[in-house]
Amino acid sequence: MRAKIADVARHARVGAGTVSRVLNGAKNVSRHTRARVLASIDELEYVPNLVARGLAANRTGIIAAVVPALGYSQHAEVIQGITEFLHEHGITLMIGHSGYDLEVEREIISAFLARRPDAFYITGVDHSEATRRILRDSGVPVVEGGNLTDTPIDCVVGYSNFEAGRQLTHLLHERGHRHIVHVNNGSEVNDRNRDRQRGYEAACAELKIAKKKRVITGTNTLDGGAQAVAEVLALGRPVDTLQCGTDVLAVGAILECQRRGIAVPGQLAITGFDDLPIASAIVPSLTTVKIDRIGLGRRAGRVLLQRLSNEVLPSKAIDVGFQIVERASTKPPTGR
Amino acid sequence: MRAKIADVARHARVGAGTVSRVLNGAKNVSRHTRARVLASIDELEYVPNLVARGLAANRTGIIAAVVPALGYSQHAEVIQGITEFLHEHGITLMIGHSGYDLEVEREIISAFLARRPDAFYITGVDHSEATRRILRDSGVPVVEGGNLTDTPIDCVVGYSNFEAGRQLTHLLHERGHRHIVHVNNGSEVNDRNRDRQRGYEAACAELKIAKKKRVITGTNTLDGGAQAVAEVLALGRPVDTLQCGTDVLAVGAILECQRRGIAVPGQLAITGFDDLPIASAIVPSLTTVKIDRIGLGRRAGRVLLQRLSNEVLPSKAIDVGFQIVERASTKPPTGR
DNA sequence: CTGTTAGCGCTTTCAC
DNA sequence: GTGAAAGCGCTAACAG
Repeated sequence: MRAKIADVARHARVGAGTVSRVLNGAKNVSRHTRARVLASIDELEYVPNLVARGLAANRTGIIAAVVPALGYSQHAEVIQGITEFLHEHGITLMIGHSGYDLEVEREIISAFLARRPDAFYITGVDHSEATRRILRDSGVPVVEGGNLTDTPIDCVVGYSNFEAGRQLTHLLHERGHRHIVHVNNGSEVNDRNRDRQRGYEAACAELKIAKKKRVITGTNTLDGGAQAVAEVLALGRPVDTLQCGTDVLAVGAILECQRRGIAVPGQLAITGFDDLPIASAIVPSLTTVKIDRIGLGRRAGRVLLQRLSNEVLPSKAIDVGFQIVERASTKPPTGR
Repeated sequence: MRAKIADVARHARVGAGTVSRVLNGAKNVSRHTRARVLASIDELEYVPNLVARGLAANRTGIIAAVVPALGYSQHAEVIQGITEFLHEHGITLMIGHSGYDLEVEREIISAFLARRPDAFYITGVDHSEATRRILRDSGVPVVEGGNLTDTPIDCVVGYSNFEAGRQLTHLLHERGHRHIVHVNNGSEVNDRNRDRQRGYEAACAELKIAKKKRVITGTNTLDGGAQAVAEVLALGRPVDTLQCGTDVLAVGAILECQRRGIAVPGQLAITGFDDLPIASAIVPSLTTVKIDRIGLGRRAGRVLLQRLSNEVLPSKAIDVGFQIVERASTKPPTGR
């Protein structure tokens, strides 16, 4: 049988409360007593039962995280950043994935709530009204992540997908591209991709370019990117640039161009989003938008911790920014 | 204040025990009583506190998972498979990552133990002696995953990395390749990669081929793969095939060959391991070993569940197999 | 079938 | 500074 706090108390000839105080680093314990207790803990190989502590203290030391999917490294990296940071503070992560389905998301959050997490991390800023209500009613701190919004449930750590999309389009325009088509991943609609597209559309409006069909919807796979190339070719009008909503689509498009003998960027420039490792390695290297996801995760972890200790946040929204990385896939179109 | 079980009991005019029985689906509750209790639960919007249940029942409904890193989709997919399966059974996953460090792994496991998980999932079959002891002493079921071993801590769900490496080398030999160099990822040594290499070495011995330096060590990145190509070129002796320990290395090698104008597979055949999406999309498409990771995860989930309910396992080791996928990157060497 | 009761192992007043 | 005792919300034995 595992040692419990009463065993330690008896062994150290103190009360259970004192052991608890030592465990939790309370100040009002004499040096001497503390030493005796610590020695007993050591000798009995006592490990506190965090479940019992959670019940008694009404604080579990667990944070719940909900992501759309773990298979995509973007989300996995954010989670990695969060756990890295929180582990140092004795907090554990409970994890679930929604498969990009807001209804499933709500279900998971409800289920998690029964486990009394101290806080929530949720990917994205779009959630069902029911989700928002449940979360608000629970009174648990919530950090949304990966995008920005003026109306967070509680607070948000992310970057502006809208601005990233918009600035990228402007950059392409500056570099001489005029016929830009945006490739969206329709199968997994989410606020991040939607905002990237809106940014593109805003830029188009500002620049007064491209009036015809400018958006193609594909699945967020390499094959989806390949199909986007086929679709663009079938449009029967000049297109010099494919602004893809993700690196996966962009890489798929580049590989398809390779197969079809279309020169990139000579005949078609291509951009992505995420800066996956492959983006800098592929030939031609891919112009894309880089986000420090692990950093975002660590930042979210810090905010989570601040919310736990009721610290006042300087702001409801923390912008971790993004960086446009210009590479070979968008060298100015040669020829005409 | 949230409703608690006593509130429900009062509201339904029954005892707390009865509510608990209804909650846990015990059979010995009359239809009528059950209905009344359910109605009260509904009306009071009662949600059981699983922390309290965990303490009382000595069963938390939480399973702890430890992976080396989440950023690599292989591990993330296994986790996804496990959670998918376990979520249907009301079990939640607690997650941590060790960064391929066995000492960190031990630390995490110790920390997790304090939260009284009902079981552990651990990546790999190599763990420190301390880890094995702690886990054994705790009496918690443990499922190791992603490889096979004769001496699991408790039980294991995986596939034979050794056999995969061995069979791949044999296949290459059958296809006419004679000068095969293995590229290992030395920076993140682990049992999976080690066994793949051993399989290759075993095959070489069986086939009596390649006596000189046959193994290159790189970091498991695209760049590592590129460097392996450079290293092989510098060897100054004929090498017709690069058998890479991971798809990441292999893709890096293919891209480097593209840059250097080395024909793949004409001058150099290349193989990978994992069958990432890029493997079938890259030009030339990559011969590799495919593992159904989500399936592995779901299988591990099932085993975890069986161990929880003290079901007798048919075997300590479950082999989910692998599949060699032959693609363009290993078409028989032309020319000489 | 159902109510009552005694814990699960810890934290947290409250006196001393 | 420290001990005693009352819960935290639930389950599980035990009567009835």
